[in-house]
Order: sequence, then C-alpha cells, then structure tokens
Amino acid sequence: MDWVFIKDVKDHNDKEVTLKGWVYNKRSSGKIWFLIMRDGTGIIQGVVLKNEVSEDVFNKKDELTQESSIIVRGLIHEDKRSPGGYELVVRDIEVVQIAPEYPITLKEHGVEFLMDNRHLWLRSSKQWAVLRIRHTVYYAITEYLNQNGFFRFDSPLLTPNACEGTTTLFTVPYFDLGNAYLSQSGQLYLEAGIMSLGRVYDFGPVFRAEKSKTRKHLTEFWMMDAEAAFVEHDENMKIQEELIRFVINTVLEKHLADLEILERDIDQLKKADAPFKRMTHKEAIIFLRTKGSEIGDKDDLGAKDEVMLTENSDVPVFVEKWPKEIKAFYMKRDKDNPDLVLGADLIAPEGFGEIIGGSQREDDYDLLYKRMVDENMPLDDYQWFLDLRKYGSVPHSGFGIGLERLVQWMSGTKQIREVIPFARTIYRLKP
RNA sequence: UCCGGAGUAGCUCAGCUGGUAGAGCAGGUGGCUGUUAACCACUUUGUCGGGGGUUCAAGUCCCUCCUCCGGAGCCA
Repeated sequence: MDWVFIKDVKDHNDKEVTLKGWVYNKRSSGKIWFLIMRDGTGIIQGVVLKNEVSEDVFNKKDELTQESSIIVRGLIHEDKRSPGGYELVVRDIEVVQIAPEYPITLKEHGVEFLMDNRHLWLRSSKQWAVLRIRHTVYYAITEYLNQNGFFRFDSPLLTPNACEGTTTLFTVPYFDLGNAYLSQSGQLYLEAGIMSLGRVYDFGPVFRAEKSKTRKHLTEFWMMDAEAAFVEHDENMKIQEELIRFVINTVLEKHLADLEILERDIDQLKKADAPFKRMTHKEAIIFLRTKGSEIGDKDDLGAKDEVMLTENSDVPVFVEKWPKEIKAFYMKRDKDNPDLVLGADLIAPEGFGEIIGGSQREDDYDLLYKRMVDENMPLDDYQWFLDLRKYGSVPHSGFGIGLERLVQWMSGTKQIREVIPFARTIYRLKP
C-alpha cells in the first residue's frame, strides 16, 4: 500500500493508501467515530466504522489523544460530508506514539501561553497555513530575482560597524579585534557585489537591537536586499513593483486554501495586483494634512500616517524623494533639488505599513565623502565603501524587503511574530 | 524609554460598594452509526503573580517588585 501525502489524496480516489501523521482531533458517536489527522501537507477526516474494522482498531478511539503520531491505512473516498471533500475509510491504525495530555486545545488561548508553547503552536492550522505562505513568498522573491539576472551574493552577518550608523546593534565579542556587530543590512556589501556581478541580492537574518514593542517589529527578521548597477531611481521602483506583483500572483496561485484557513480577504489581495501609486514625500505631507495629520515638512511618516496614506488605496504606494536629513547617508541627491534624496519607501495597503525601503545610491566620491564626514562616520572603516566610487563608479540602486512584513500582508496576519517560526522580540528569547 | 492594560483551576475567563472561589473547555466515567471547535449526563482540579501593609475579615483596598500584552518612537 502506497504512502501518500494528504494533499495528494484526490489522485487516489477509491484506492487503498497509507497516511502518516498526527491526530488533530477525534469525534466519537457510538458505533462510528471520526479521526481528523494532519501530515504537514494537509488535513483529512478518517471514518472508523465498528462493523468494518477489528475490535482492536475500533477501540483505538479510547487510546488516541490529540497529537499522537499514527500510521493509518484505508480507502480514500470522495464524500461531501467530509471537510476537504475526501475522507479516509479507515482499515487499520498503527500507533507510533501516544501523546500525553496536549497543552494546546482547539479552544481559545492567550498570546503568552501560545508563545511559551510556540514549538507546539506551530502545529495549529493557522500557523502552518502562514508558514507555507512564508515559504512561497521566500521562493517567489528569489525566483523573480533569478529570472531577472540577479545573482545571490551572501553578505556577512558579523560586521565591524553599523550599516547606517543610526540604529542600535547587537554587540558580539570578537577575538582580539574588539567588538563585532550583528548585521542590520547587507546593503553596503552588495554595492561591492554589483561592481563584480552587475546585479546581486542577499537574503538572510538581520538584527535590530532597538527596543521596539509593536506588532510589526522583530529583533531578528529576514531581509532580502537587492542591488543593481546602471539602474536609476525610476527603474528601481519599477523592479520593486514587478517583484511584489509577482509575489502576489504566486501566493494567489498556490495558496487559496491556506488563505481561506487564515480568513484572508482574497479579493483585496487580488486588487493589489495593479499599477502601484507614486507620490513624493511633499505630496504625501500635503495629502496627510488634508486628512488631519499634524506631520511636519521634514518628518518621517508615523504609523498613523502610513495607515491614512493607504486607507483608500487598493494598491501599495511609493513615497519618494525624501528630505535628505531623515534618510541614510548613502542615498543619492535629486539633481533637481539638492535638499531631497532619491529614496522610495513602499507602503502596503490595509494598514500593513512599510514593506520596502530603497534608493538610488550616491555614486560621486566627493559628495559621499562629504556626507559621511557630516555624519561623523568612522572613515577608516568605510574606506572600502568609498573605494567603490573611486574605481569605475556607476549609477546604481537597490532596495530591501522585510520578509515578515510582506508575509504579514500576504497572509493578513495582524501580529508579525506569527509569521516567523520562532520570533525574537524584546521580551522573548525562548523557546 | 514613555503611555495604557492584564496576571484567579491545565486553558479561556467571571467574581459588584471587603464576608473566605465559580463557569466553559481540557482530563476521567458512561451514552450515541455522519460528526464538523460534535453533542448529552456525571465527575477530579486552586500558593487568586511574589512580598509587605490596612482590617475582626483581602481575589477585592493601599504600597512595592516581577511577568506579559497593546500603543508611541526607531525601522523592514
């Protein structure tokens, strides 16, 4: 008898199969009982009938507990009464292990309890639905980049200094060389990569030691940074838009069932697959003031501003051309207005906030040098970065996507810690 | 770091102006041949977050500490 995955049972209608997995739930009704099992690919209902199986198999209903591991043999049969449309008419149940009283029931639980039991919570339906979407978002991003000539270029996680000099970093003792810091972005290294390979990206964990305490911040999260030579500001945004729309389409194509488990508004996600809006920072300020925001001329967008900006928009919004004071030192100045830089943030709709930060980079040695001096940056540590402007400098641009933010939006998950297997936040390092 | 909120059974919570702790679920026992977080009956379970104080009496009032949640800021 063939071992099949639950996701494939529709190809085995009226055939005998073997399923291997875990007890999700059971319901008993006298001479018939139902075994709901999952195997990581899906969930299926098994029916056990008293007069069709041995007494030993029938009595397994008293022995099996939630999350016990089992190997079940039976006949796949289409049945409308069964969730998923197919059920398994059970012939035999082999117990791999009986689980003692499982802490996570199918009823409500509080966040703290669930996070303490994250290693088990991962087995709940909404959790595996989110994690499968995360998998696809990850691969869709890399697939798009691969199709568009970007090479994977792994940047280091242990770095001698801050990338942008502003955010708080985690410190790690490093042999006799003093302290190293956990990377908060591989971007600067990617800028070296493009001078070798033309277009590159990295994708890995980054770390922020800020004591952020919100539903959209993690201290350890996964970021994809992409960088491309000879790409300027407008084309940079075009690449981002294509990439995000590719991700939306891939998720819609592969995860309708998971999106339903999550009760995601699928129409809203479909509507986001249309040309993105663009506005300058100045236009955004003017617009926000008409909505009642008290944002200043040179202010960054607050959390409420991000929500207001997109609340009547089905598609994400690019906010571009920012005052140079509130953006990183490496962003290129707008030649039409030296007070502005050619950066763009992409704000997702439905209140999910910023998902991409990107910019054209300053490629002029003298201008970059001056900006670094103005910001009191340790020039010795960054000489290599300045060198990139010395030996064959070219216009170039790049952007960084926060994987969890994007997965949050795709899956419609309110809390960012649910879209990564084991979230690291200010007050949580376990499990 | 600042502002707000919460800690009571294994879990989710109720417990009024102080009078000595309760419900649902889970667990256990029994019943039911189509259940959908199944249902019905019976049933076990408590350092009321820790410490201190007021009081004849504190889950309840006061002080303090701890833990966590939400929001702000910072960012992706």
